[in-house]
Amino acid sequence: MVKTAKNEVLEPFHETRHDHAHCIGEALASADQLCLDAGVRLTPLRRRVLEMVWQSHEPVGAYDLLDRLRHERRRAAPPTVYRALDFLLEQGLIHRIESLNAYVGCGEPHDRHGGQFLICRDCGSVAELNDGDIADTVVSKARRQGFHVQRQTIEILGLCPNCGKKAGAIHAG
Amino acid sequence: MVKTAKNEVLEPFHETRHDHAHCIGEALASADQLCLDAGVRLTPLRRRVLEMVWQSHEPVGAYDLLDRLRHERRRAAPPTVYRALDFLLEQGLIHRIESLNAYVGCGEPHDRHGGQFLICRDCGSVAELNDGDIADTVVSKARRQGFHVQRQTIEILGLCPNCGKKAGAIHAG
DNA sequence: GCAGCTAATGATATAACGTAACACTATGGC
DNA sequence: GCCATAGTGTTACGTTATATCATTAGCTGC
Repeated sequence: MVKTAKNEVLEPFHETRHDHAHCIGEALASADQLCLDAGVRLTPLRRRVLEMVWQSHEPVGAYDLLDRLRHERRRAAPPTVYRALDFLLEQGLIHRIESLNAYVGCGEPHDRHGGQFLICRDCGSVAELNDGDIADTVVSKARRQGFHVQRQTIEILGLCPNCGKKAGAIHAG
Repeated sequence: MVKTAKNEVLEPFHETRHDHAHCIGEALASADQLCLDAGVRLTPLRRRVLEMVWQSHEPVGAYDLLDRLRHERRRAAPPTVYRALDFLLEQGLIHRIESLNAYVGCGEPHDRHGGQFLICRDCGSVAELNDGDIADTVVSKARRQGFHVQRQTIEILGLCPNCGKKAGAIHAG
């Protein structure tokens, strides 16, 4: 991840630099409110893990989180992280990327949704698509097979706008 | 898996009993031809692993395959299975179900496609959807975000026709 | 046939990911 | 303060996957 002096971050799916601290702040504030409404406890540990997941728009592995967590909480062990992740998943605050065994913050935790992810093969960043047409098409086509959809996992691998341009430039050059 | 005297198998997505030996036979014949055309070697080991994957329409884990393989090949180890699986994946003869860490035979190995899977939460069986409309919608929606799609992984969890009926009956009863 | 090359497999070890089970601590209601 | 429950600590283990080097099989040209 490329950082500037002001903690701005180059994020492919944001097309331009953006103040990533703002993403983190929003996500945490949103999480505070959501948990308050739901009557569940976003404890310091859980909140810290959520913050760590949000450190970038790239999916992060559970053991990466564990390593970072140990810097500030020596007693952390795998269950420490996995329990926090399970909680965050249940509350819809993060998503799990199945094809990467990794986790990303959810940009729209207010409406529950299965995941639709665009994953850049080059830079590793991930953006949520959350397109209703796709979800509806899936449900409708599945129903034709007599199948009742409960959850959709859609993970699209390819090149994000920035990396696509780079690849194009290489081709052109 | 429920088997009858004639090796017929009850498969939800096939709605009725079907002669599963026929599925296996077709898959293997198809694989032989495909590998011949591609100029790659479907060795006895690889062919046997493919056959084992096709033993049912349920996804099977690598270590399950390993256990079975050891009955007839004592020296089998994890790499034995994983290398065979990698080969079969490359040739498009099987798919990996990311959300289950498991593998299923590909019903249409002739045309390369990302996976679209209907996974029954109840009985564990899997069917391929391979719907062009879904794939096209995904590509088109992704493109609007400036994203270039290379591979799609779509895994739909829910109830297959048979298990859906059962669940309905319970509700009704 | 066999020398020499490459693909495939054997064999060992270890990495990466995830969970079970039980003990202890914190929080909130009475 | 007492209790019940939720949350975290702690240890151990299970599952999934890969790295590495040694050996064997199959193919090519002679």
